[in-house]
Amino acid sequence: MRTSQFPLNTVKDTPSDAEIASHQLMIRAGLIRKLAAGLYSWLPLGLRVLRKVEKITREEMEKAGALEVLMPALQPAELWQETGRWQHYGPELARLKDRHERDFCLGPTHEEIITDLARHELKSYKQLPITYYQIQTKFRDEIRPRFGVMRSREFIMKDAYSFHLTQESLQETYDVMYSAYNNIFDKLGLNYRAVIADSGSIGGAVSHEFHVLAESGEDAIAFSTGSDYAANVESATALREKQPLPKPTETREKILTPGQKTIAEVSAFLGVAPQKILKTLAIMRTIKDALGEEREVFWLLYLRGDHELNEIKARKLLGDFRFATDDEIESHLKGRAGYIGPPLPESHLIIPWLADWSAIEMTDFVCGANEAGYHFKGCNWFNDFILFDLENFDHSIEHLSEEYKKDIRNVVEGDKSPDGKGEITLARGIEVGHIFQLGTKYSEAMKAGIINEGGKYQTMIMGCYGIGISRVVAAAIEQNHDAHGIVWPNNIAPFQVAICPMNMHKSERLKEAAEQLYADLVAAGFDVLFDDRKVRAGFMFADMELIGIPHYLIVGDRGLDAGTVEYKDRTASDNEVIPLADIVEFLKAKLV
RNA sequence: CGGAGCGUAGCGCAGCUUGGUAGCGCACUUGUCUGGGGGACAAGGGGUCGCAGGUUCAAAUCCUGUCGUUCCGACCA
Repeated sequence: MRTSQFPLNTVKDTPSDAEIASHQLMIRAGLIRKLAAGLYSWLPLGLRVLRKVEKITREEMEKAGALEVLMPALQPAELWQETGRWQHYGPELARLKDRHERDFCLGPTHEEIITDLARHELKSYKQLPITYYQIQTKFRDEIRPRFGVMRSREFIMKDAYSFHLTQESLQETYDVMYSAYNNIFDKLGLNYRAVIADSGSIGGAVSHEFHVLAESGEDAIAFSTGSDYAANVESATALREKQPLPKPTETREKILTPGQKTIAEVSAFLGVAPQKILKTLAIMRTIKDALGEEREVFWLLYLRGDHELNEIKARKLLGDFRFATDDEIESHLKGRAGYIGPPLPESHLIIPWLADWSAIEMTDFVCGANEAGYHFKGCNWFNDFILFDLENFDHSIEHLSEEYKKDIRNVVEGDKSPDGKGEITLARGIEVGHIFQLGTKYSEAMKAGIINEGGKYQTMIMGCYGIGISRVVAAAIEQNHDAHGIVWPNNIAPFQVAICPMNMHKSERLKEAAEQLYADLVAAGFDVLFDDRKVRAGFMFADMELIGIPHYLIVGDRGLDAGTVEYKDRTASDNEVIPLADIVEFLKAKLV
């Protein structure tokens, strides 16, 4: 391709609404243009990248035995009503009516559609297992679209769905997909991690996310230094070591802590490490009473001061809850927000509670005194507070019912890996893929079954496997860029090689040499961008670096006298001089 | 949905406080010079100042409404 016929549309100014590097660079390099909030057009240069990501994905899906289909983006409400998601999905489902006032939505995902397809097309166990996939535009009416195509309202996704008779068969396909995903991200040339994930609202048991590692990632992921354990922080756990607890040595003492409300403030004020301060959270938990009526109950959660509550874990144990308001804290605990702690026996307050196990193992700790401006220090659970664990006759923390000590916190750097090998470290990741074992959630609701070997009707078991194609492009940039622009991995660069002739319009023999080089490289099968614009060298280099071409060749009169061209790697600071005759072989070696 | 900004040339912005001829940089067009890291000079084209209403002799500027958009929060494959 020649730049004279392939406008680069690069811009010098950074758009004011682009916060992260990939968004800024995608605009600056002329990959995308914004149409409206969360809606982007792909320019020719950007589309070349997108297509390469699609191509790699498609190749690996085919290798994994998946069959490509294409399902409508516009979907009838009836199918969504069958699974109940028409009601449950919330406002991010883009709903609309047709001219006959019938309800439709723009598909954010295609479980309903594929399940409908499968129940009509699959009749016999002999057709199973089977995996369908598509590369389709999805819609999600995000509350706040941002970061360019990273979180947009319309995006391109590869989604695959598998159908099975048995859990074993699902596991087999899941494993095939797991390795297909590894192959895809390997080929894309990205630094990524497969992590154990929470399966979220889609449902199902086993689930892995694939994250591209990048500082700006929206997700925190935890992985072990000593094993291949990796999990989203939402579901990462730490090893709970059984070790003898230190005996209490202090007695409770009330101390004045005016204006010190947060853990950080109390820690600094008293000169006590956050690990020695109890964090007490007050929530209103929604429960169903004996009559099946829903009501809210005041509840306390205890965490170590340096730990954060993991709401997903807590909700799994407690169901739905919200944080209590200051007024609710005062009325239930007779305490003041910012100074709350476990109630003393003499308060005669019976308040249900749950602690993170690490909080229960604290001794001689600091906590709020349930009185504005005061904390306690030297606290110990059984010495000072009512734990109302009636079965626990010897009143020891070790024998406290497990019901009270659960895992409800986020892991932190330095925690022991749950497999006992190594320690947890944290990194930021961009979720670009997610695979689930769905089970029968959709097939049951939609009566998608087949006749099994025994001649009996059986509901199919499903798996689903997604890759955010357009997000991958942004993630690749987020991970691979420098001060000059994008640094594309070889396999997804819009062009592999750029030819930059110096003052070509002034030298006929240079023009001939550059044209010949271009013809040779194209013939050798490279994606080549020939910069035949009449622009100055600096301008040309700046453009090539901004759009991230990984390899470029500088053709000048100087080198031509010696029969050479200069080669520059996008990431290298110096040029290499290569004999013109060797250049095809040289590049082949670089691009394998 | 709550809070806070911003809408002026294709892009980035100034002008608004204190009402009176529509401005700057980049980009674009033409020419001359220049020619290995976004070059210089000269000339030029391009605007319903988001939209509607109001105040005024006069509104980009003041007032009201409205639409769009961005950021923070809540929410979320």
